[in-house]
Amino acid sequence: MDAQLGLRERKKARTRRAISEAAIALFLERGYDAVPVAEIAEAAEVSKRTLFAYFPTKDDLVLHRFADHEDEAARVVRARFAGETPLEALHRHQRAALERRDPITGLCDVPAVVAFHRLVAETPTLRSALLHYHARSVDALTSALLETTDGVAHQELTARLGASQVLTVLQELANTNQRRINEGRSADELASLALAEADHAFDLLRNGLAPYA
Amino acid sequence: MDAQLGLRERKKARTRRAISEAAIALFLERGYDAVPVAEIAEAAEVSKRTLFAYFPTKDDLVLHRFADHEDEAARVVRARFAGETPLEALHRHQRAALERRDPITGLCDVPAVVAFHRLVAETPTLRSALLHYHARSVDALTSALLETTDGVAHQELTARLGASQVLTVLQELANTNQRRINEGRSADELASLALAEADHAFDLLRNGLAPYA
DNA sequence: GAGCATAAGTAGACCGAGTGCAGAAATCAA
DNA sequence: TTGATTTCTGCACTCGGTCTACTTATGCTC
Repeated sequence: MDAQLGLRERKKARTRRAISEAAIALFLERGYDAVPVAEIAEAAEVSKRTLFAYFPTKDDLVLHRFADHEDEAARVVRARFAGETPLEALHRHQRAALERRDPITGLCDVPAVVAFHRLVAETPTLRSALLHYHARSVDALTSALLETTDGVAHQELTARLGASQVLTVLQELANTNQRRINEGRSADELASLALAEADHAFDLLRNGLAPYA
Repeated sequence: MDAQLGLRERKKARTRRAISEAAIALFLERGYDAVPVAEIAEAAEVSKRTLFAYFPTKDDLVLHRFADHEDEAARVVRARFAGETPLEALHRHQRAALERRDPITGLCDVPAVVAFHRLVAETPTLRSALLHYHARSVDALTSALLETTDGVAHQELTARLGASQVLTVLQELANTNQRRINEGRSADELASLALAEADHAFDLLRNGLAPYA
């Protein structure tokens, strides 16, 4: 697939990777705030100006990895089986992600992934920049949900609320898993708990917040 | 109440207000990004260093106004009537806030409030900084909810999920109201719609996301 | 009310993120 | 090879935010 692209495109891709990897290596080593972008540029052998041509902000040097998942939930809803409800599809997808220890679920103890997640979790700047991606996911899922209903009362509001709630829940589940992994537990030993929690969370979404109602 | 405080305290309060008001006036006039903090300091007749002694970041010059509401939901739950569930209390409180056109509901057409909200809504920096307050609210509400249950399965997770969902919903309701106000509608003409939407949203929280389940 | 400890404020240099610009270097198409 | 076009670079600049050393104001005590 690389061979299809011109030299220019291949070089760009290589430069981009070089910058990102230099950045993350340095961040993991010394902490996000302790590494100036100038040093990253130097390590990647580009000018600071070029670095910012590839990544609009320092945050993005780390967070661009989350960009791929931005519309994942929306895609899941759109690609659901016939007769399957949006929540069922999202639930199924989340269970499958947990089973395969997908990093996005937080249930992944591969050292590189753990270190990366810890970097994000421990850096306030990154944590709050991540919320930006969350907001975009909500927008995407909102439109996917809108396509599934028709003639429901308060349709747009309902879609937005549903989208926010689902994504908030997925986020919290991931946080919970990650926290436990950070405490040193293994993904395998946590798996059944994580699955039970996911089931519980989707049950709350489906049937309401019974414990507080 | 002012007289109770020493001169020093009164002066501090006055300086704080002077800075905040200078900032917001300038922001409303020219836009958040177009006004450097140095200019605000000058307008408030303090040094830049002093400005940052009162407000830790430029964001806070605007957003400190939201700080009071940070634990509002948690307080409502703790102060609920005997026999009232947390969701009932929050619902009642939200309805009351709408009735009194509380700015926090977004259903408020007082020009100064509208302008202020528009400033926040139109400034990406402020919007994302606001999420920080949201996260703190979630923490506060989570502990309030934890106090209300005992022996529920996945208790902590449930509390966190409930808190996130409730606050997300309140946020979206406010956004919706504010958007309509920004389009020029009056609070009074929107009130019954806003109340119906609030009822609908709390119904979803109580009974689950029926349209997508 | 004089004097002193302490809190608050100031000026100015400094750091790092991010931008604007004008020109150099590389790539592509012919 | 040439010429158009993209990409990269160096450098100066702005702005948010911090550091240091110093001055000024407040409040308390005798």
